[in-house]
Amino acid sequence: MATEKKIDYVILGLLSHEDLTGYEIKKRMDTTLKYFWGASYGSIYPALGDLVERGLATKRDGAENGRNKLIYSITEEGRSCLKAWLALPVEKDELRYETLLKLFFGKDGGEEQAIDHINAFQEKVKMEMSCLLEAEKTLKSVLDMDETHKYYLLTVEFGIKTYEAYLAWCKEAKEMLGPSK
Amino acid sequence: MATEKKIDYVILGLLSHEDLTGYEIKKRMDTTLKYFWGASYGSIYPALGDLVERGLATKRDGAENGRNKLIYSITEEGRSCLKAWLALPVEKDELRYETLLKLFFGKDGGEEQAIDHINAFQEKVKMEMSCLLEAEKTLKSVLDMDETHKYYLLTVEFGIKTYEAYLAWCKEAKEMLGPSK
DNA sequence: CTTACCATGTAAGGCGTTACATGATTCA
DNA sequence: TGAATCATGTAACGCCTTACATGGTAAG
Repeated sequence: MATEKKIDYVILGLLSHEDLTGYEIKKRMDTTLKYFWGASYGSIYPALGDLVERGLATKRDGAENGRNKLIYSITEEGRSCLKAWLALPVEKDELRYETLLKLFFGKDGGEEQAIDHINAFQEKVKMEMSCLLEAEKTLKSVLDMDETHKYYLLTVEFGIKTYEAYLAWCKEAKEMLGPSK
Repeated sequence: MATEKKIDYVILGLLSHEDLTGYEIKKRMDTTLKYFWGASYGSIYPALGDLVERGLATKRDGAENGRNKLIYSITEEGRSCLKAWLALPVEKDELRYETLLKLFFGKDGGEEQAIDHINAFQEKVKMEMSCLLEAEKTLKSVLDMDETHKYYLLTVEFGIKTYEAYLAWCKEAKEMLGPSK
């Protein structure tokens, strides 16, 4: 029960829903989880190895027609480990927005530059928003099929609500900066 | 013009507004900047040393009645370095919310636990919200005294808007989880 | 007198990204 | 046949946090 890193729990969490390969885990990270957690191969594969070594997951060969494939499953110990972590209070919620940093020091760059940064931010948010809206529609339509969907939807709703706030802020912020334009 | 780390620019940004000691920089990080950027002494002091070495800042002795004090100032090269960075597009805006992670895997912990996490999140947000509201009032009252205040206010407004969204989400999320209670 | 705050810094170690290395298959 | 995708992994390196080490001053 040593202090596992977050990445371990993320993987355990994913494996608690379905068996996955390292590659598939990475895909989940890049799509579903990317809004609030990220990870690279360089942290996923070593973590998987550790998990197996500690008996929290098992690895089996799942090669299909010559294609290399290692499928990981969660063990009972893995499940209790995950459950124990879920019961612990949250340690840290962290936001690191370079956009806000550049805006905070924005006077040194001038109004136009600040507006450029806001516009870029707005575009990115709009783009991701449409993905979230997609996900919301899908999840709502299959909500009763699996209990996990409710929890996924919760996080999607979080994203939608905050992105709406971001978009409203973008508009206001630009008005505050360039009242003449 | 090597690739400086973000911490360098944060310090440069702070120094562009006023001369500061390492200790004071850390305080700024823990109060004003903590909403979107954090740093510890272990990164601040070495960074200050580097900045001086590269001619982007200068260090002078500012000891007061026997109290140790090293005051840092930004140089002209430091200012251009900061400006150049401000002009560059934002590389990454990153959010790492353990709360969302625990919620995403929330089914394994059960509804009550999920609600507990949301409540804890809500409390934290409420607390920080009142600080932001304070800051907003103050900044608005001194808005015309310094051009930088407008930019500070921009980031505060960002915080207020997103925290409002968070709070609205907390309410909705709890309704979604415990419709019977 | 003791707690809190002012003040500076280092060392060890953890964590994770980036880049590299390799190779098969599917699709256009 | 070439590009994209599937698939697994390692090594180097960078960055940062935690904990430690030290010492003065102000306030209660």
